[in-house]
Amino acid sequence: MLKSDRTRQRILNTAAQEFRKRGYAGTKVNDIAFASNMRAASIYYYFESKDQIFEEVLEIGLKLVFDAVRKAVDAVPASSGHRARLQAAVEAHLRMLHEYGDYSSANIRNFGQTPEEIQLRQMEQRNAYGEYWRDLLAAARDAGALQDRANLSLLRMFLFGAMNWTLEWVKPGKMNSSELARELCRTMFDES
Amino acid sequence: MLKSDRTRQRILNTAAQEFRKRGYAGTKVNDIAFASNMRAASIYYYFESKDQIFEEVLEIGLKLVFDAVRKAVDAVPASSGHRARLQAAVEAHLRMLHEYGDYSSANIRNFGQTPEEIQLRQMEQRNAYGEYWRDLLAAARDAGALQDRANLSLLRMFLFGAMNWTLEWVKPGKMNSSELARELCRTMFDES
DNA sequence: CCCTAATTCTAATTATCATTAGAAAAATGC
DNA sequence: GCATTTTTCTAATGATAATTAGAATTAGGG
Repeated sequence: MLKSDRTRQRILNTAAQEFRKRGYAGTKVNDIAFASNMRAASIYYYFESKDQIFEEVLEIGLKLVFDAVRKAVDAVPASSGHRARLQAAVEAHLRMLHEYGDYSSANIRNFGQTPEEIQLRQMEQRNAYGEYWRDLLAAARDAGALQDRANLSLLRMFLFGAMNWTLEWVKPGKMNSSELARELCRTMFDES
Repeated sequence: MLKSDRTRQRILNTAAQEFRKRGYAGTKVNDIAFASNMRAASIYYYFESKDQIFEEVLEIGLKLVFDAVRKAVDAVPASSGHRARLQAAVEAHLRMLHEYGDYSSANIRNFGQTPEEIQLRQMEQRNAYGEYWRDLLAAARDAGALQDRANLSLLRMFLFGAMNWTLEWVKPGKMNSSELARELCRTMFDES
């Protein structure tokens, strides 16, 4: 029962890579197959359709990040304060974004071009992640760790943009997520 | 000689819309045609290929923004200082991004999934735009308008990310570019 | 109105693609 | 080794797409 799971995972990995590089419609089942060392028909032993693969890649792309961020935040000692929690969250988000760059990028790049039906199913997770950050930032502000700002949700959107955009310019392997996180937090959170 | 130009423009507009919504490979010449009130074959009276349309859309998407930003910066009175120049640039970038959202978004969303040949031709403009901002920021820092930062090019990338990401969350028509620009500049440039 | 050039259309053509059917071949347990 | 299950393959099938050829239509100037 293990070989099968590993093959399935291998297909997902190469699929994520292809979706990142070529987009939803530009990725051919045949490409995924050959990059996974098999023929197109064999893919259908593991997945019902190209859409199913795509949706699973999207899902993984978000879940990996969300889980890691939650875990990183929970690992910050309570004594460290909200500013440290924020920075841990940013660091984890960035780290996962690049450690699983094909999944995250497949998600971020293609979400807006996904068939609506799939988009709707993904929305639940997306919103949950957004709310997680909203709460994180609100808690920080309420604790005085952020200078009072007119609009916290703007800050959150700017932050998402800055973080997600790193996928488009940071060279693969050149990622130093903690340094990047430190600098980004300094830019966006400190007005001392 | 005018009808023809207007039709060509109409095709480009609908093409930008389709490319934004469905991506490079997901956009069918037939879709562009019907959304432009014609049959697919007629498109080829105006363009040599789907690729040519796509490339032109990308080009327009960048040029509109670049030109507007340059113009906006040039219009800032010299007496206003570098901080005002920066904010004018941000405001113009955001304004064009949303005023011509289909073109900008087609560019930003699909660039990473564009055939390499096209990507390479676009790189020249892209790099020029990047350098324009690099100079703008460097001048501001040298003039003391930005607190000395470890890394100006990080700041620039964070800024691009925050600005470009607005295309993914600002509701169409709900854009208030000057307010958004003010808030973004406050977040990223002020450490007073 | 007529001639010419500009514009758009219908009908191929040729390729590519997702998916299925069903046969081969590997692996597993006995 | 053999029987069974799992995995992969070859070979269709049926759709859909980009592009072309060439005919039909439209528009403007005389």
